[in-house]
Amino acid sequence: MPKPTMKDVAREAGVALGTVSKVVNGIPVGEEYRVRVEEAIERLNYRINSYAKGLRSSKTYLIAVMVPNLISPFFAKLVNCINRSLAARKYRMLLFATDYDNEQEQEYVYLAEQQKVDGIICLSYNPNLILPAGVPLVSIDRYFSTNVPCVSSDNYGGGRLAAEKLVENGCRNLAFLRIGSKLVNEPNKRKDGFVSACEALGVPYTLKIIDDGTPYSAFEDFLREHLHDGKLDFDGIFCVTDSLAHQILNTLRDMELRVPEDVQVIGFDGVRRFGDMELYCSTIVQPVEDIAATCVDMVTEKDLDKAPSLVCLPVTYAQGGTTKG
Amino acid sequence: MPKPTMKDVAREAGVALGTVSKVVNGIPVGEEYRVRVEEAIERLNYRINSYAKGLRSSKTYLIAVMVPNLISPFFAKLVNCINRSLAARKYRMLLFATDYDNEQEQEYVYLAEQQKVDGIICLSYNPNLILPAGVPLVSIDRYFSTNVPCVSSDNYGGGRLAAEKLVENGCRNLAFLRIGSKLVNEPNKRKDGFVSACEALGVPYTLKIIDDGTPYSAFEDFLREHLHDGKLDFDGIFCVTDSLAHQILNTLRDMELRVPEDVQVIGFDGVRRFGDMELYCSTIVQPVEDIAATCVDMVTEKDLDKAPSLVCLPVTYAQGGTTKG
DNA sequence: TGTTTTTCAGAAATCGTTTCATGAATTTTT
DNA sequence: AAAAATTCATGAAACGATTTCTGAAAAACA
Repeated sequence: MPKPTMKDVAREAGVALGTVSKVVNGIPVGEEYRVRVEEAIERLNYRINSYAKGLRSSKTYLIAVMVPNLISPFFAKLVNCINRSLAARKYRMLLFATDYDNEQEQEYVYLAEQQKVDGIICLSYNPNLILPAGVPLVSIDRYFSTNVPCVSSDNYGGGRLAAEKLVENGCRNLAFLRIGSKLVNEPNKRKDGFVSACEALGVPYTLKIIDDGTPYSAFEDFLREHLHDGKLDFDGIFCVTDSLAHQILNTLRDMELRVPEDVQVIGFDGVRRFGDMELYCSTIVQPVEDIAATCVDMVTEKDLDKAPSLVCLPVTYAQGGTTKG
Repeated sequence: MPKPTMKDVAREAGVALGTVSKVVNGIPVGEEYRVRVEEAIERLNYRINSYAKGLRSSKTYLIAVMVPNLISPFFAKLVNCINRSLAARKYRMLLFATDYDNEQEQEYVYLAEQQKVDGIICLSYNPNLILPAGVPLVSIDRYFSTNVPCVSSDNYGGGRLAAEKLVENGCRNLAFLRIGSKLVNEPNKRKDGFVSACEALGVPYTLKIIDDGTPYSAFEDFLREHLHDGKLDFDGIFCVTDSLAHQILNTLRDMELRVPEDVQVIGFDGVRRFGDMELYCSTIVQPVEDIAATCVDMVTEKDLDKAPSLVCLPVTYAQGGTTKG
């Protein structure tokens, strides 16, 4: 027996097609008609066909979400929050993990277009991404142009905050570590904020920024260069992500340096893996829920043209075991 | 200017509608016609409308994936791998995070049905889930019935392996810890395997299994009960997940017990957060890629009826810093 | 060259909805 | 009580593709 259609429901209920459509879509209809249709739907176990619906009315309640992967805790949490915000508005999520593959990512944009999604939320590092023509797009952490809204946390402020906290806790010589020298995106401003705070406070600092392809050992080498008689030149290190911070902490342990006594470390992201039990590395916490909610608000809103071209959401400091305060 | 349709392409190319359809779907057509259509598509920047296509031919190349959340590293990695396997077969993924909410999860099944997905991959703990009528479904870690294929890792074998490894490393009194006493799913067999190995080896063991709602502190209490003169009754602990293992490790540290000298700990899952740098807790590693690939293979295959009702994939032991070997 | 196949583009029907024009039934107005 | 206005279910047309059928042109055969 084939799946029942609206026509079947109409026949079963003894009403016209249009009436069934109205009931299904919550458009007011005479009481007795409504009841009859509802009963018929129940009896036939009818379920609307989204493809027919999507074809006729162009609203699909589908949003495409594109992120590099779900392995990174930050991306995973972000997608999790986006999903929750979308569900609250009755939207569904088409998820694409790009694996940092620009070509595939571009393909996904086309796919999203032909899938007739109502909007795209995209976290992309692709400098040459061709944006879709008729689909509203909100970007995370990456500024495209003035008419493409970008949502990110206050990376500049976060960089400042990290430097300020380190100095506040007694550090007098700071280092900033980052992978990915060529990326042009919002998280880059973490460095700018860090530098600006160091200069305002008159504290010396060193930047070590390596290319994407470079192996992690470049940081080890860097640290060893600055190690004299078992003492590191720096007493405070700001790592651009928690992930990097964790690796650095391992390296510092291997170098037999005590954290936070000899050197204090701050990371960035603040996504905890196993609940708060594991509050280990001090970090600048990104407001992931707010970022997700803001993206969803914007992308599902009618007039995206009037949206701001950049929204920066406030970050907070979370003390872990790697700083004195 | 509205989006171009196949009709527009046909007019532009000076051919009939059906011809365009054939070219788009790779059905052989006269050389010169094909070229003209391809050029017209390029010129108009035409993109096929999946909703019209999905309506007419019922294949949609959409698979719904349902997991509790993306916060848990295991789920996140699983979805990541599923996404990759799907992409390789030109399928798209509709993702639903259920948050362990049975009602919402049921709603998602209905949504998936009406979204006309070609299949569903589902990791559910809902004992009363009503399965969709006409949509193939593959379950992960949860056996529904003989005609619903279930894919999981070899949980029983993993439980055995954990016990065997602990004993091999000198443990003579083991404990098994788990949250979620009432769940009936494949991961429960971790306990069975553990028990069976203990008995085969003639090693005494204790099980501590607490309810879902119970606070974590129940485990702390349990451990303290078994602490006499700074010495724990157990010298080997098998935790049902890495997540639990990490919490237990924190507790053991608070109790001033040394790991692995005083007590050895093994977890389960083996999904690493920051690459292999953080290989901290010894664990039984689930073959996440294989689980994902198997699910995708099955759900996209034509005759799901002939599929096995249970597929168990082999696990491996990964030594971390919490065991002696 | 005349007849039979074969090939392949074009026309038309169809998928399951939404929406709009239509007109019957009801209510309001005078 | 008759005319005008309002309400609201009805049913056809449209959305943009696929697919079957049709028939003209080309190829094969005698």
